[in-house]
Amino acid sequence: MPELPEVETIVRDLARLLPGAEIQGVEVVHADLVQGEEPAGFAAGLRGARVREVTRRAKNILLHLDRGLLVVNLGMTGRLLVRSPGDDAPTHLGVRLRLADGRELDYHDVRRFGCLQRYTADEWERRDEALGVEPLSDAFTAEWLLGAAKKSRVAVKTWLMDQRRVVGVGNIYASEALFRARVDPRRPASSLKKKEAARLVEATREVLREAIDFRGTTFLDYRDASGERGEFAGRLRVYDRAGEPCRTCGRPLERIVQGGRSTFFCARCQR
DNA sequence: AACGCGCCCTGTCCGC
DNA sequence: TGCGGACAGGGCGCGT
Repeated sequence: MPELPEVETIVRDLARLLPGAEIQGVEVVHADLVQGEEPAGFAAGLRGARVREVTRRAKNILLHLDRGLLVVNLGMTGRLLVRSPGDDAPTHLGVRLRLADGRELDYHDVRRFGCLQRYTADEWERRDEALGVEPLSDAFTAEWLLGAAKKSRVAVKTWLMDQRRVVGVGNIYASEALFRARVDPRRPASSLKKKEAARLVEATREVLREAIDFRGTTFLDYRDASGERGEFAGRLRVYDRAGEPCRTCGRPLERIVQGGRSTFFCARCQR
């Protein structure tokens, strides 16, 4: 999916476009995308609601309504698009919210790994508590990382992607952050020294910030709220570059599989 | 309790 | 050209 930078890009767009808009009609095309209740209840709960603000938590898009929240997770291939009359009709439409001003907020998702769910403020608070630290917040420090990883023998790359610990870092940015930090992705999380933890924290923040500046990475499917691609793909240093030369040392980059996901790294630069 | 794996689903690409 | 297998920004639930 969209990882933190892609979700943040969408959220910033929606925060500009949606506040004040009223949801007039709800069309659930794929019922399996709606979590927590039946489509009829979901539609009834949203009809007539007004969007107050749009924020991000982890890889979730939060639409704060005048009654409760609508939380959207894009999974691997989800898109949340603001469409005006006359815009191209979407393929793989999953859920359509018709706004009172004539626009539509359309959720599409080829693989349908994403989901939409309504929450009350209290329900969301409990869900929120189960999510880990925001990597762009002040709470994400080398000291915190050392303490949190102390007892974890899992590979640091897998550790970094676990949303109960650190949120927002997915398969692309985990490889990128570890490369920038010069840390071997196979190392047990508990084996990191203080300096390495500090480098990893800084590298993670840096790559996420840069990717936000470039409006995210379009690898295959990602699009922003207007349907545009992100521009960070060309800046990736290791992801999807197996066999190509390391931009630092020239050695061919490796691809391995960790937890069923591809990891890309330089066996010389990352120790 | 922590960890690894399989699964959800569709589309694309590659090798035979 | 056709077909099977691998793979694709995620996350959950299961077993051990």
